[in-house]
Amino acid sequence: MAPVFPHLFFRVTSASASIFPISRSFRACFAPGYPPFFAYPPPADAQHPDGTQPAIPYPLLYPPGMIYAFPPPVPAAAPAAASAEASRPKRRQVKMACTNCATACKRCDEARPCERCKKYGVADTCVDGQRKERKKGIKRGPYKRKSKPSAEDQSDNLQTSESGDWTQGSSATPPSPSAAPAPSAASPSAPAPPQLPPEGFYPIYFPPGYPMQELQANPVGSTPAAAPTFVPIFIGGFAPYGYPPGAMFQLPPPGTHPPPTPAYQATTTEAGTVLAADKSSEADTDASDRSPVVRNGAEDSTNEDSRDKLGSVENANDASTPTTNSESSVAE
DNA sequence: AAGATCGGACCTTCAAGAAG
DNA sequence: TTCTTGAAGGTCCGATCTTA
Repeated sequence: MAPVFPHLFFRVTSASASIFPISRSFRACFAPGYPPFFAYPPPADAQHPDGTQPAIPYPLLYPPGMIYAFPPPVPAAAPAAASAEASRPKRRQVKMACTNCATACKRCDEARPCERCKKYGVADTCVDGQRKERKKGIKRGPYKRKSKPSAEDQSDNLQTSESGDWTQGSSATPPSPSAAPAPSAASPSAPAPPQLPPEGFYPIYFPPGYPMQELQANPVGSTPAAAPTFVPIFIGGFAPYGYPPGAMFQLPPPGTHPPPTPAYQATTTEAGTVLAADKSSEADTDASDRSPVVRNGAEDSTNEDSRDKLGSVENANDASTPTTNSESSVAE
């Protein structure tokens, strides 16, 4: 059974266009003024099944373009300080930094040799350090049990917005990619409680004003028996993680989706740095446009590497090991 | 100006303790 | 047995120092 996908809007960057040549006629398919499709970013690298792939913009082969990480809804009226605090991206760490990076107190990545070591020509000494064993038998005092979070607390990130908030598809029983789209338990009068996607699945959020009803009635790739109510969208894996079996992407019917209000902001989780989303209606953008949209671990690393030199890597390893390779020898 | 160093904020992990 | 807490141990940001 084919998984259900919404109409997707792809943003084509010059970078992606250079990789995947895009014909003029194809570009014309992009809904003018419509924002690119954003997908909720994959979980932390360390938590992801493959455990190694950074959360980068996802290149698509069909059609060529990029899917960008997309922000969960932002609380409407948060105090400035609080919102600033909330919008601050959580720092993501690798499970274990290599000895070189650990010594230099610099960002590492999961790969071995890590990018930083490769960049500075010490790939041969890029190894995991030894983790100390946690002490056992430490007595702990009586802990204070916190009160359970309320239901509304738990639904912070999820659906329900009737005026201008981002909306996420949800259902009482999120479908798997191979399962038929189950009719949502939600109804206008009694919306179903928001649900987190199942393990390995990522929810899709829709921009304000997105024609949900239309989407429900005409889900791309859905079965003929698609329910008239909104079909929750959970995607199990994005490139480079791999598409769900039978996944298909399709542009919306021309003229059926008026552009939503442009005033939105894109944040990403994690790596996610809060950034102004591309408000431009142009389908084609340059590379500088791309970098601010998603700031992930890989990009972080790259940026950092550009301004940091390798720390005392020599000291962290065999002092006799020559480490004078020039940076130019490292492929960027 | 650019690279190196490192203090300390931030994050993850997991054993202890509490609750069901 | 499962859940929750909270501290140990770790990563790495960013300010400061050093060097070319």
